[in-house]
Amino acid sequence: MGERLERSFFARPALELAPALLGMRLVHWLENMRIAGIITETEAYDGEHDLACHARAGRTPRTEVMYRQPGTAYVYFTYGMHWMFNVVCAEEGYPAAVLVRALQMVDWVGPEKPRAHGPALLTKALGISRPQNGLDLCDAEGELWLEYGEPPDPALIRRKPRVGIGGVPEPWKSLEWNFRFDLS
DNA sequence: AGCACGATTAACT
DNA sequence: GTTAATCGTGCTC
Repeated sequence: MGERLERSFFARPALELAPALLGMRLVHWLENMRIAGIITETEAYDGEHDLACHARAGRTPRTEVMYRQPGTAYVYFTYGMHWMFNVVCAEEGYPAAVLVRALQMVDWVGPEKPRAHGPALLTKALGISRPQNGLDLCDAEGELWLEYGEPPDPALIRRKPRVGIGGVPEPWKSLEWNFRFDLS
């Protein structure tokens, strides 16, 4: 039911992977049911020098996952109640990741189509939380993966500064590392 | 050991 | 536009 993205797809800088993930599908196989959505918004976080990136603190118990091989899931908890899903990218040993911020749901469980237009809503809709942190998205037998989808027309991709990082200094605060497009 | 704050959201005024 | 909810993490003492 769709071809999984291979590790080579993720083995590139966050700034390249973030727009490339638009239109791809994020899939979670949960209790024999498929939950999936088309990625419509992403954000790049790149290295220890990027003061908006968690890796600015260096290698810690939380950020250790970001140093793993590309195609690893980095899932973290914030605001005392929300989970965020990221795809680790670039080369192993270099901490970079793409935050997936919004999906257009295509497969779900139950009568109501869940909302996934926000990073915390997305993880809630797909049932992603602590147990998925560190999973290999390229494991052919894995429960969580990405699939090829239809990329948007590049002219429809909008760039903006990253969301929710108001406290960080320039230039990081204003770099347009957020990518999104509107699905009709 | 204690503290400030966060890659957010929903419910207010 | 403003604010409460809620707790893990990293930093300071």
